Amino acid sequence: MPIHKEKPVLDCPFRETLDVLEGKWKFAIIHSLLHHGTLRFKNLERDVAGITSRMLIKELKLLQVHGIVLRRPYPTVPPTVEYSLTECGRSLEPVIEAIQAWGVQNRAALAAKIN
Amino acid sequence: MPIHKEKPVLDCPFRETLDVLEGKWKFAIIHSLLHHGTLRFKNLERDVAGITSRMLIKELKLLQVHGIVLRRPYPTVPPTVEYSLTECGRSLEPVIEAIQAWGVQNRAALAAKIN
DNA sequence: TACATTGGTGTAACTACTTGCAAAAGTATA
DNA sequence: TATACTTTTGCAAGTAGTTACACCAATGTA
Repeated sequence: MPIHKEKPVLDCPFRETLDVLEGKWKFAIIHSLLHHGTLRFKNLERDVAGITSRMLIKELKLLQVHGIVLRRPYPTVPPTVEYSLTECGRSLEPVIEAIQAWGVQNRAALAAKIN
Repeated sequence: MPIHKEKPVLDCPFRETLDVLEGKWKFAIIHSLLHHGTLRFKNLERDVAGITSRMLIKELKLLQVHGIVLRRPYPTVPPTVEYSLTECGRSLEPVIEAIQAWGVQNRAALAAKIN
């Protein structure tokens, strides 16, 4: 039986936010949904360069649980599932914009240092 | 011989930024340095709740390489090493502030969903 | 004398993340 | 008939991230 490892209670809004947005893909997914509004699963997968369906599904589920992403399935064949941001998710726009702005401003510096 | 796995070239300022800030601790470290200005290693370790010296060192090294963090050692005993943000690092303030603001605004909602 | 202090490093272990591959179902197209 | 399409899951395997623990040096304090 695995030991239950509970997260230390931090009581810090900043760290709690990071816990929700943690991982390699969440910011990129939100960025894409913010830009496109609504996307079908496959289109989202194509838009988030490098992600696998496995990971995308997993991340989307977490984001749903946290009330950031909305999932709308339709009973078609083949299946159609649309993903979009909730009101709460859209309120992350300033965060995404700030990262984007920093990236654009420091693009040259970054390019020189990443290898 | 391990296969050399190169990062796919993305040519996207947003994703490049995420690559630099990736991981569990970088935002928290930057947040702390932004708030305190300059901190000795041990004080920084105490301020970033939950981090180990091992991880802190590793992350600080990466942040130095990317020109975000500045390291200033003094020849004392026991050693004194001060860490602070560079100009470039300080320009991440809008990002940190946006995350902080979102966290404060969504605190109640987060608390209800994280377990 | 015994112990605490600081900024790290090394080793070994462990957990978490991430990937690739195959598969399902019902319709549409070649 | 064969193959593609979409969304999602399961399994196995691999890689990356993270931790714990001990240790160093030289000084200050009890």
